Amino acid sequence: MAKTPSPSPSPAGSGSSSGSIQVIDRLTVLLEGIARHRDPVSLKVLAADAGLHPSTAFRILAAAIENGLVAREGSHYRLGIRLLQWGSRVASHRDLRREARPLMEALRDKIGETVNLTVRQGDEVVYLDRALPERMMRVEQRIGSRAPLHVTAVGKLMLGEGSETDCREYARRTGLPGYTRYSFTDEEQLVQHVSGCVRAGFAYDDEEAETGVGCIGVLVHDDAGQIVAGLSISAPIERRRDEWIELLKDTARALSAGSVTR
Amino acid sequence: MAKTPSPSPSPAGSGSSSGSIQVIDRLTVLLEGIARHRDPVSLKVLAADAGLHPSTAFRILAAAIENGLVAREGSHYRLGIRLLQWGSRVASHRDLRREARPLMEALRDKIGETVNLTVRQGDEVVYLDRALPERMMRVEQRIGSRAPLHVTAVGKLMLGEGSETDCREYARRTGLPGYTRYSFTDEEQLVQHVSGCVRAGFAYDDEEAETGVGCIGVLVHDDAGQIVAGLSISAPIERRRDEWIELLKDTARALSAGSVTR
DNA sequence: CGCCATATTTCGCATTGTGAAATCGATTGC
DNA sequence: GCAATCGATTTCACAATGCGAAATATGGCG
Repeated sequence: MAKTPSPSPSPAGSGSSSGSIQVIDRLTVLLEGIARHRDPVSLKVLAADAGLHPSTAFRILAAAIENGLVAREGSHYRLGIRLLQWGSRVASHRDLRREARPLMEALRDKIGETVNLTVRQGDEVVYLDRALPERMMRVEQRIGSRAPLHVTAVGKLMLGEGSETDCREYARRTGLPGYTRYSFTDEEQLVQHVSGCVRAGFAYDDEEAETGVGCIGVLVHDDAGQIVAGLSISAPIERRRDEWIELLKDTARALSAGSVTR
Repeated sequence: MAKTPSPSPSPAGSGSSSGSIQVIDRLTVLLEGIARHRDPVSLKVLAADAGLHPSTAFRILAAAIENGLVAREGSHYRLGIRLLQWGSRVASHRDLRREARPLMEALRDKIGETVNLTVRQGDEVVYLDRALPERMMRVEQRIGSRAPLHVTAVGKLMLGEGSETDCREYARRTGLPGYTRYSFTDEEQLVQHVSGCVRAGFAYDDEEAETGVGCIGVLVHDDAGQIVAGLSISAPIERRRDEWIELLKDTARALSAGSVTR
């Protein structure tokens, strides 16, 4: 080992993420690469995307296939069915989703718009589940996808429930990137706005994440008062109604009540 | 290399699957181990389950955590949120699920029982999606879970649509394990029964997978006549009604009609 | 306060995964 | 129909990578 006079070939180009086991990092990058594309992807593209030698990518994918993490269609790769199983087993929040589902569907049927269930994960909200209405135009988030706190209704409430310092730190840390011309990008304004939302007990998202989309969000607490999740309605902004606020609050209350403390 | 007087430590206990990359196999076994348990699991248990040395399991889990595949709660491990994302992105069948969802919900509302969407995967059916009724007692399959073909209504139809030889080979290959006292365990009887199901255009499952549970299953075909999926109703056996057969067939037809060929 | 049971870290070793290059196979153009 | 081309697989020699025994931290309990 003392040898290695060779110009340490390891770091490669991409730099990529710091992980402790090379193969697992690479596997993750590959899976991520497959997930990014809508349709099955060729080896060539995957290898290039991941910054790997084709033969290396091939070997790793072959191993992934044997384990059901990846499947192939001809010579194109797609995510394997085993991920479906694991995805539905992600244990945390499992009971939450179970509890929430019927309530969300009931609300959706009442108002005819998309209802989302989210949780905080670092500086983002993650979409845990949703109930979609059957109409041509609707707002649809992919389960598992993420969005920054400051451009979502629920996220702003989560920011507001922490201390003002936390909120300011979030602002510094992320630089408050703007997504539309309505996004908050100024720390002072955000802090102000956010505390108003908390006082009101709900938050709007006025086209802050995507132009044309308006949301209403509320928080779900457990018995101890801790934030458990967020519940929101997303709709084309011109269809949004203030009557929904109370319905949404009711749903959140029902969910809070029934929630297992865990 | 000539050394290693130790009794070739590689194959470990579990035997498990033969894969091409050791770490990936092990990672899979570990994830599977976490998924099997309802609650977060300790390192000790995981390592033992997977037949790995604790330090090895620890290292692999640490790498998995860095990549978001696993999360920890104290010193217990659970599946990471990234799996949620991937799970919802499993591309194959995505359009199918999307198409099927509203039809399944409509059927569920009409009959008040669980409606399942399944696809074949080797010698098993995999539960892709389901619509659950809101009642105390209901049948519930986890999304992504699997069951052998010969103990499910849809599975028997899938067996029947192949050649008789295929069915017999399946019987030999699997040995037709029995799950309840009603399961088919005899090759001859199965072949017989299965072809009857196909002729009828639907199949019952009379407590063959689980005592007390009865199902009705039909197949969904595409324009080319290929099997795309299976649709079934699962209910406590004494609540099952034959009127559902036509409703189920209607739903399958609607799904077949609307289905994108690929 | 000290004991036991887990979790985590260290470290030398050889097994494992690596990637360049060679082969295979299918498609395209001539 | 044949060569040329491009991508997917396989081979192979090498050393970097991941391995696991043992040592060390941590922490829960009597």
